[in-house]
Amino acid sequence: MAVTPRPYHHGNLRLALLEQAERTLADGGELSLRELARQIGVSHAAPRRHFPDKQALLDALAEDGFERLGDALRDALGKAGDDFEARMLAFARAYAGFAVDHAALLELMFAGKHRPDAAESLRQAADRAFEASLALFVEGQATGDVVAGDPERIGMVAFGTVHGLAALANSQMLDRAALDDLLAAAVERLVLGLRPR
Amino acid sequence: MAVTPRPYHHGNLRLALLEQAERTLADGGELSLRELARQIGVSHAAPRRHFPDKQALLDALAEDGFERLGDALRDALGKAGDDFEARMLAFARAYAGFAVDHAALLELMFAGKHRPDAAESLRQAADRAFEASLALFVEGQATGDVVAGDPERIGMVAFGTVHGLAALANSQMLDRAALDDLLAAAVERLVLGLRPR
DNA sequence: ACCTGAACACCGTTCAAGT
DNA sequence: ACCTGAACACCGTTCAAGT
Repeated sequence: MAVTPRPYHHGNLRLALLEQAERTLADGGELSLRELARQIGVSHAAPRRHFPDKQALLDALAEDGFERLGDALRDALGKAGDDFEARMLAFARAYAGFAVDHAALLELMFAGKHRPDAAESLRQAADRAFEASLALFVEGQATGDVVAGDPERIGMVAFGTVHGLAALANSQMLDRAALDDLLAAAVERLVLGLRPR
Repeated sequence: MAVTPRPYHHGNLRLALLEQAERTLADGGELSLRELARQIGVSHAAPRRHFPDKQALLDALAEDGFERLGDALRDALGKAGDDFEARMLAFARAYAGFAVDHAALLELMFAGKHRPDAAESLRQAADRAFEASLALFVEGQATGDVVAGDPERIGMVAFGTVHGLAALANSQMLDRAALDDLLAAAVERLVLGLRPR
């Protein structure tokens, strides 16, 4: 049972750090660079080779989060059939599901502190996630379910509504059951409000 | 120009801590208990007599924030006249204005981490702020501007929509001008969606 | 190129002691 | 009752040095 000495080189420390960080985040723990290094088995200064500072690691986590959020949204819409309200609801549920299941990660993604000087890749990942919802309204206008107008504006209102309800749920102002109910109510009202008249 | 020695007793350390904390928050700084104590001129352990730990100070700030938010909402609605859409817009602008002007404080208020075991007074302050929006929909139902149904559900949807757009603005996904424009669009759609048919 | 280990300047929290 | 000062166990960041 001798402790096998760790090799000097760690296989892929960058990836190991990101994975360990996501695990810690999912477990509701605080992110400490030193603690991550400890769990992986490298010195506390080793992460510096891969992330110049803590914010760089947080940005990488956020970027990955936006990619996964975009995937989840596209996946949900891909399975949602043709009815506009059904597609809106699928979008809302997918967004809120991600938000509730990855509350700490979502907070990082929207932290905003690291936005003025954020990496271009992070900005792009966020835009790509948002585009998944944008497409929904372009479709809706084509099928006559949605009034004319800048789809980006309309999309942002819908995105904001769902984001807001998810944020309230993550703030414990709503329980999960109430969230699902309110999402349905919000979607119903949004669909009515967006219909051409 | 001799430095006048500080008296042993500080007049009202609790209040001084809260005020200094709000100032720091408004300036975009990080909150450090030790730094607050330093700025006020007491030892780093002195705050402990008034706040058992850092979270207790954060909770007190959040509670004060909810009270001021409620005041701002009630004030805006008091000045808003009778038209339902105008009142909705006044509410939305007042909420978003507070959110943008006190971004760091809002984050504290909705942190949620400190909610499961939060003080009852904090919960009540949050509820009271929310009630300011609730009243709007009870009115709307009385005047026939809003469909029947649980006003708390309807209120939460509206609250969530405005909260979400403000959160996106604070995440730098929207600039201030776009926020105001989107609030108006969201309110217009909400009002249409809520109308009895 | 990648990592270590010591060092620096911070934290929040605790506690015996002072007045 | 209210505050101090030293102590403890942490942080993130830096840097000379090792391989």
